[in-house]
Amino acid sequence: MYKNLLLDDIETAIGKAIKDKKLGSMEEYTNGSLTIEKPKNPDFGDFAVNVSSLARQARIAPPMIANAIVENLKDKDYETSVVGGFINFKLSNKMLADVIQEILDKKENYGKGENVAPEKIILEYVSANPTGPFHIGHGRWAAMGSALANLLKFYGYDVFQEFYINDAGSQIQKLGRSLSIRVKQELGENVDFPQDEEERKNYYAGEYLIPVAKKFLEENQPTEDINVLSDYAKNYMENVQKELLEKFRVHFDKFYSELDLHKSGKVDVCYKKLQDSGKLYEKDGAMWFKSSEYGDDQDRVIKKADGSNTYLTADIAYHIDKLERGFDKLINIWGADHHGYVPRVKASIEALGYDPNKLEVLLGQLVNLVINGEEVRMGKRRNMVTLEELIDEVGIDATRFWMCMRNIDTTLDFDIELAKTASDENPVFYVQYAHARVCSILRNLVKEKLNTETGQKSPAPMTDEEFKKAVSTVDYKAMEKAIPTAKKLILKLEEYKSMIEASALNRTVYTVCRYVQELAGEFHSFYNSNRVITDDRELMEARVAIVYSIKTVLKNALDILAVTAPERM
RNA sequence: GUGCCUGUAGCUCAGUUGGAUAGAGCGUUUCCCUCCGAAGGAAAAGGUCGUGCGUUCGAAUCGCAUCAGGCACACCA
Repeated sequence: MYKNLLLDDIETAIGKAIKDKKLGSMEEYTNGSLTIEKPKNPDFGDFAVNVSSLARQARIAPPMIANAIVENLKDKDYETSVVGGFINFKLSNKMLADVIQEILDKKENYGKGENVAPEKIILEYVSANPTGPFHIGHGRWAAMGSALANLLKFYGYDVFQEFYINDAGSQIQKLGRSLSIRVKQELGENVDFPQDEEERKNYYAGEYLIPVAKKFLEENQPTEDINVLSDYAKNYMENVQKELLEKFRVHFDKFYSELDLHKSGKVDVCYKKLQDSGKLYEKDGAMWFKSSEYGDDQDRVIKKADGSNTYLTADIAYHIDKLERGFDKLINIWGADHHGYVPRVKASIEALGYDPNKLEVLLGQLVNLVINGEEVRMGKRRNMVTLEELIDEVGIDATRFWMCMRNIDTTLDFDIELAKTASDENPVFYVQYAHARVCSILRNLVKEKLNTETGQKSPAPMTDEEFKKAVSTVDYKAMEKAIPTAKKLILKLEEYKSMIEASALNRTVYTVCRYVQELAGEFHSFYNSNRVITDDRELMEARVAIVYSIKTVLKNALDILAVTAPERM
């Protein structure tokens, strides 16, 4: 990408300038201390670098530094100008045409990272209890997680997606007890959940277990055995969750059961390792882990006084297991309510001799549901909108896009009414419309035209062969004609590469959403003031190549978000 | 009380890691279809970057303090 090319040129020029003693008292330059940016005012140029930060070392004025560097730029294909401490770059038409040629060549691979270190990443997200349907918050992790996985894969990493099923522990018993009540109700018994609020907390009183009870009785004899009931409910809910994830275009490579982890003995092994590390001690009849030695605010219980393990113990074992499976990076998406949990897991990783920096936890703020501009409290009891209800209401595309379009550390306001509207208030439709519009142009291009008034037919502007040629080989001379009106558009297409890189490295999915909106905006603007299909043959060919490139990039980006790119709407 | 996140235009949010005149979208106002999809475009108005100190050539960005909102502080999972 041109950012890197320019930076390389600048850095070698600085090296030369230092050698020639043109940079005052500056003796060495550390690569990476300058960044290429886009000027706020496009009149300055297409790219710029600010060298003012070198003034302290060089002890000369920024403009002198800039000029000294520019003098050492050689064999360049672009124009430069110096304003204050800025060096501005203006790309040549050839460089711009090269962008289009590159897209036509690489197609769906355009924007992939180059020379990416082949990291093996395990991405864990959603990881819900199998005790009920997903709520709207799970939808955010599902959409962001799967989009992030797509993004990291596209960039060039080896990504493994995993869902940790919290199917062990007391909440499963609670689920079984709750199903037991629903089953009895189905059998006509006059029973109900406790009215007392404290006692009620030992049950899942939601109505979603009613159909489960019905199904259970269709397939089984009535039973009082809580273990049988909890197993049944657990499997049922797991299947419900898995089906919904598939429907939502979220594909896990593995569902990792906490119960299996216990059964495998890995938790016990892990406990022993912790003991061997000398970081456990006994207090009040329980075994504690000295996590405070590794930056946690206090020590944590690993084995309770009753001899059972805590949730943390299993989770430590789980993370160690991930490391032992050979992953270089462990990325977890957790709700912000788990933020206090990060230091203790990192502490355990370090205590057991692994690099805690391999664990990267992305903490996500929660989702606010907004209906008609009013915030709807996601109360524990009523009004809990499930993810499935939301998807059915607003559609998969809109749900996915809205869940991904905000930075993970701001709480997301999900406005159902807005997400449903098919108008310019809704960014999803805005972007999809751009894609459909491009497709429409390309369709008209190779179709004979019918004049609705006279009934006369005129031949298609391009034959299929001509079209194929136009979207495979850029005619550089023709492109000269198209560039003056399409420059911003081409620069935006070029930006795709650096956007992908930045998004992948920063693990930010929302930047992809932003990009796609910006590109759609540039296209709509271009469309309104320029015609693609014209009598000027050369201009048409060049514009077809550009418009086709837009379609390609839009599609690529939407694929990452797993949002469809419709040809018609 | 302690820790984490957030505070930027009427609303929802960006701000390329400290740089040029702080930017988008929605909403408001005014324009643009004889012509490839008007589900679109062009333009205008709209700002004490929560507040106050500090760091330096330079701060929305870094530090301290402070105010406001959210979340978390289990031998639950």
